[in-house]
Amino acid sequence: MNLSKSEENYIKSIYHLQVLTSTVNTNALAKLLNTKAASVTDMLKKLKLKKLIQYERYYGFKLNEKGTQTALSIIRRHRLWEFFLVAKLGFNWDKVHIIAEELEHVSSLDLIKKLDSYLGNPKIDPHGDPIPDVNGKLPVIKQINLFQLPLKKTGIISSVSNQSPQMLDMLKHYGIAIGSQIKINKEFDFDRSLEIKLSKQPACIISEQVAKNIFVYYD
Amino acid sequence: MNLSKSEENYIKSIYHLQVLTSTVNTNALAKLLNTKAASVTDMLKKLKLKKLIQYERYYGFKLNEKGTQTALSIIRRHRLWEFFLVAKLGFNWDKVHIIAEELEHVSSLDLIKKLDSYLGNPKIDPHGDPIPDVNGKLPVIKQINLFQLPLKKTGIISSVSNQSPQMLDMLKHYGIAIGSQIKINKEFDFDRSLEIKLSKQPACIISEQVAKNIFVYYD
DNA sequence: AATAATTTTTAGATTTGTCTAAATTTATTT
DNA sequence: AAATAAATTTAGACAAATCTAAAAATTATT
Repeated sequence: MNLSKSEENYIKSIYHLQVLTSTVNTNALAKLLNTKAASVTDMLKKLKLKKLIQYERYYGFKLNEKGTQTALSIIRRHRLWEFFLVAKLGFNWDKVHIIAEELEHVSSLDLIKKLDSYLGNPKIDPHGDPIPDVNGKLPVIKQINLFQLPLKKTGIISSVSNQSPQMLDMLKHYGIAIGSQIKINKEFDFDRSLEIKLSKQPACIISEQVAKNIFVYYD
Repeated sequence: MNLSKSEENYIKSIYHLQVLTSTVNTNALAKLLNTKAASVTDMLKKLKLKKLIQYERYYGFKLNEKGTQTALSIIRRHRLWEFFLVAKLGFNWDKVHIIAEELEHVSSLDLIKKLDSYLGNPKIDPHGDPIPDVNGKLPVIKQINLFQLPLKKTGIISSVSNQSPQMLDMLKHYGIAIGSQIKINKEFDFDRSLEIKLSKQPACIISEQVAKNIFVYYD
């Protein structure tokens, strides 16, 4: 199926809303897409005609199987490009979204297949979000506490449970960010502090209080 | 200046025609863009309004300075992406054009800057065409016939003048591709055949007929 | 130089995606 | 349950990019 950039953006946005609310409403989608409710209604008719959504007027709407697979393939492209921009071109993870919004609409299957293997079939994008595979399956990724990460094994920081300004300040100081690769060099039994190593940074030591709030992906 | 994909394609195509004919005519552009003459006229009015072309109706048209710089920046993006697709993703050079046609319209300056340095600031794309620099300057690259390449000196294959299937088949067999490094080990006076050496391949001998169609960059 | 052929442009439609303003349906209050 | 509010849809318009068919300008030919 050949979709326009606009159709792809609608599909993708419906998907993101659907994760939260199961059935989506017009105003929410309009707000997310920065457009007007009337425009949304117009597009919904078209997407229904293309059999990508379930839609009964005034009753809300949701992606059907075909629509969901379409959304996942767009999200796959988006997240692979984000990974590329950070891992290969050296962008900061907070700058890549806008560019990936454009790149995601280049729809060559061969391109994405080759990009994926060039990047080493990554499972997680720089924001810590999972990358759907070729078949539109979201990888199930174990999320564990930093203390559960085996010594010398690489994990990817997925989330931080304490988001206080003090904590964020400290994380920034250490260079700890979502998506960063992290390894534990040593655990000190005395106070349970950890010597950690982040890529492109010297090893450093963090306290138990900090470490227990950090979660990582590890398989 | 913010240009649509369509406007960019027109600018780029005018540039390519202009190299050959200096002043461009409507039908030629329509043919190249796979569209109708009437559509071209419509767009010409718009491009004139945006001060990208010189255009007097019925009298032909050409890019002005601003238009030329715009064209060169689009071509720069196109050729950098082609280089990326071949050098990093492992595409064959004859498959990358269509994909680069899409990627070239992603216009982030920062993206292209970083892509360029990631690729090592290449001067020549996989088809042997020069890549304009950040300032829209085309690098001057000497292109010589394989016979003019001094013995034991490395050249980079820039183009092949005979593109017949038979020739392409033979080139493929020898592993001769645009962008490959090539050295001449010996020229046999008897039939002017050449023993050549390509990187990652054993030396082999090619006939005069093949050699005279091969051009290389050498400085 | 008149006519024919070609090229280019205009006029008017069409498609896609958007909008405003008004109408309709559904949800919430009193 | 009537009135009010909110959400959604329709109707009609608009801009961008295209098209067909016809008109206008230029070029080539006899």
